[in-house]
Amino acid sequence: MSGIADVARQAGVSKSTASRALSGSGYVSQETRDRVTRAAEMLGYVPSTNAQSLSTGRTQNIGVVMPYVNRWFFAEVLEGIQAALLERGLDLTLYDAKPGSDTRERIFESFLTRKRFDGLIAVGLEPEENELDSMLALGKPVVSVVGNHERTSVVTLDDALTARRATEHLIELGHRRIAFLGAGSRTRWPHVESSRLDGYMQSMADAGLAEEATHTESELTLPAGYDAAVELLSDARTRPTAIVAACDEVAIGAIIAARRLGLHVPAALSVIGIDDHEFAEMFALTTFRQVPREQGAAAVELLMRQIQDPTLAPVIQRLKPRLIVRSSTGPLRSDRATADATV
Amino acid sequence: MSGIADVARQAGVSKSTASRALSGSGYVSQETRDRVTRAAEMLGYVPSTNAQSLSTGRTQNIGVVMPYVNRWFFAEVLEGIQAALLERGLDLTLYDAKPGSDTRERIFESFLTRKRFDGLIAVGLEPEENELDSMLALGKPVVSVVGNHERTSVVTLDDALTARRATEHLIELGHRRIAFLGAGSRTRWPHVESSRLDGYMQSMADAGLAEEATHTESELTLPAGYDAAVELLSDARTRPTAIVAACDEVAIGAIIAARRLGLHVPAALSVIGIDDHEFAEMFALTTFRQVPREQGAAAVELLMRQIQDPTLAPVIQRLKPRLIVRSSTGPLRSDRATADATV
DNA sequence: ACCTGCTATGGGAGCGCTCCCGAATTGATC
DNA sequence: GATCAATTCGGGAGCGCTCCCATAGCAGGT
Repeated sequence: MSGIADVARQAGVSKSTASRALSGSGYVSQETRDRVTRAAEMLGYVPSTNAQSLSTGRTQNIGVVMPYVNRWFFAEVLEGIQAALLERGLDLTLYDAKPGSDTRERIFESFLTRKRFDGLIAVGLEPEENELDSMLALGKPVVSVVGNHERTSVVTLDDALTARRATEHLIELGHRRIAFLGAGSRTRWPHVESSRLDGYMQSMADAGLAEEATHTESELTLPAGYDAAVELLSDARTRPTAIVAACDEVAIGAIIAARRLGLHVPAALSVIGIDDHEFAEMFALTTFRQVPREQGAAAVELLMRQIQDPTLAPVIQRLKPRLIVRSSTGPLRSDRATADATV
Repeated sequence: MSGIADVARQAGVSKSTASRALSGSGYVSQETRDRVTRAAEMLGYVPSTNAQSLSTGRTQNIGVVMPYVNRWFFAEVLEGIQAALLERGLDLTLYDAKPGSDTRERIFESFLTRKRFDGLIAVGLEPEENELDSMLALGKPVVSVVGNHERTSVVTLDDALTARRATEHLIELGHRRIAFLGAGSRTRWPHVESSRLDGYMQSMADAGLAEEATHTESELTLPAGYDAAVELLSDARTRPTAIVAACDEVAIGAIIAARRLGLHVPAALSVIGIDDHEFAEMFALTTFRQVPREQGAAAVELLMRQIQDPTLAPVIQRLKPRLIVRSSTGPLRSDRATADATV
């Protein structure tokens, strides 16, 4: 393994000059620069990032903390972040901080304090107050994806607005008995969930449907949505004609449940989601599209700015979703069509 | 930020002694050790991993290269790896190497050569020959999860065996027209796919059903499985009575397709998968369970051993799957029950 | 009394880089 | 011809740690 000293010797210059030539900063004549570059290439020189970091205090590495990676939203955000970082030549260190786990505590107490990164991106973390404190105490820029606090920069979907629009879409189609699926005090995303539930509630109230408003708890996964929907839909008398799902996975679970109960979608039941999940098309799900990949990229962009100028004030990017109309929603029908159940 | 020199001063010892006390190696009296520990605690001392790495050559960091993170198998393996690393106090830097992408090339050409890790885990990479070369050229231990080469240690499901068992399960139930869903020359997992297809083929041949063997191409995703199954099942005359799916996502796609076509599962069509995906239970899918999370942990274990003793010969861990019988498979029926299609 | 071997500690080189600073050269300006 | 700014380069300190080596005290054996 050759170091910069070897490169310098090979090029017939000093270490300092070699360093300057390679980093592109400071005065170096074009000719020497070329000579150094060639020497480096010849020797297959790869700078030691460790030595660089030690000397400069910059790690060229970004930390990403998230509670899950095996869920669509998180995985997509992660890929977005990764792509944006690779483009900039930066490494990505992942910290998987499952809520309530003992490792989560260790991550905040010990892993993060090592500060092996120039900045941190927290994705859907919903950090406790003390967790947020310890992140900020690191003295490194922090950007959140999803979140409602004002202490870091945030890029997030406008949850309340989205849920409002989703509800309005159903109201415009003539529905009145519109249920919300996926709110829960037990869920892991208190902020997102409550905002979406709020949006739904508000729209219902605005339309004079406050009385009709109802919500059923469900974790934000497909199987949970399925189970919750089965329960919600099983009683034909109280059954809603439309469902606002907290996210697409829940919505798809509801569609599958409806099919199994013999309820035609959208004739007997309209379902709208939020996400535009990779399965949405397959289930013809009408939904509001958010693109987590872009959110990841935006977070990186924000973080870069903040690393460059740490005095920058926190920024909040509240993204507007776009309605994707497919065929899981339709006008209210009086006859409430039902087909035979396909067990 | 206080360094080890501060700790040493505070404890009234030399840097060397402080270092020894903290690292636990070398001769230090219990009393001094305590004193140093207390001093460190008091000052909130956090060692600079950079300085440590520079000095020792060890990074306390593991690199993970994978082509996707937004797929069940990969995400699960990643979580398994992460958990195992956190337990050992090691960091994880992620490299997302999408096949065919230009960033993939950059990862191998430039990111990996920085060697910011003590070892590498390649998950389902299916590396090109030159990619494998450049990974091995780093001089760091490499462990693969999924793969068929002998140049690194590997932990992988016994694909051929699993597919054979799956096929045999259906044969034992009396099926003869058994189709394989999910093989494809265009897919990204040539090794896995071909092994599973081979296993299927072999079982069919062993049972004298070589003539009946047929396979339909499908990428290894739920929507792709759905599309492929729709095509495969639409012609009632050529339709198989059972399907061996290359993985659970494809299997579930097939089940959904069957339902929509009005084919009762398992009365009219048996479907068996491989994975035990998180959705498998919800679709009552009979499948062979593999636990990617454990594979990740096993890979870490293997890697640790190899880091400790780099002369160790590559090890191949071929995992046996366990059959999980649910109700997507059943005995062949002569009447080929069909229900009405639920559109 | 002396040597050996173990324990306990400190001194200081070295890991590979960056970057401050000073020296040297050039060229332009007065 | 002197002054000054702009450029080009090398020397070397320093980033924060580990670890080799030297030193020294203190058994215990001969």
